[in-house]
Amino acid sequence: MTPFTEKAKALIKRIPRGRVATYGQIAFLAGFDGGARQVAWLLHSSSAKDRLPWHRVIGGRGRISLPRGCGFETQLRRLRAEGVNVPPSGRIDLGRYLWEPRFSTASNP
DNA sequence: AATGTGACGGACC
DNA sequence: TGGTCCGCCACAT
Repeated sequence: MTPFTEKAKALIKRIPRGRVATYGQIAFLAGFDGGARQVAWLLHSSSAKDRLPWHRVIGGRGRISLPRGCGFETQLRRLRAEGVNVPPSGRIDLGRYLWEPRFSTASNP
């Protein structure tokens, strides 16, 4: 477990219901700009017991990155269940659903 | 040590 | 809007 991994997981857990974050965004917030692929790797290799809201993490173009038949449907269902509008094109409106983390002294030690 | 592989992302056309 | 190409970086072989 690297510090980056810990931070990234903590961040992902903070994504509110009905909002989404991108791999690159998580990497950036975790202090590793450009580490989008590592975020993807950690999600892919993390176990279910981590309880991460992985379905709220999408690609920087607002699209679900999972291949059809390999989790895509599950992620789509869960996002829609939270009120996220996913149009037929698959492009989620980031301007509307992208998570904007609030840094407060209370939640940001 | 060298090489292949992604749940990525930016640049281009 | 959508499709390629390419740089990226930790991991697995």
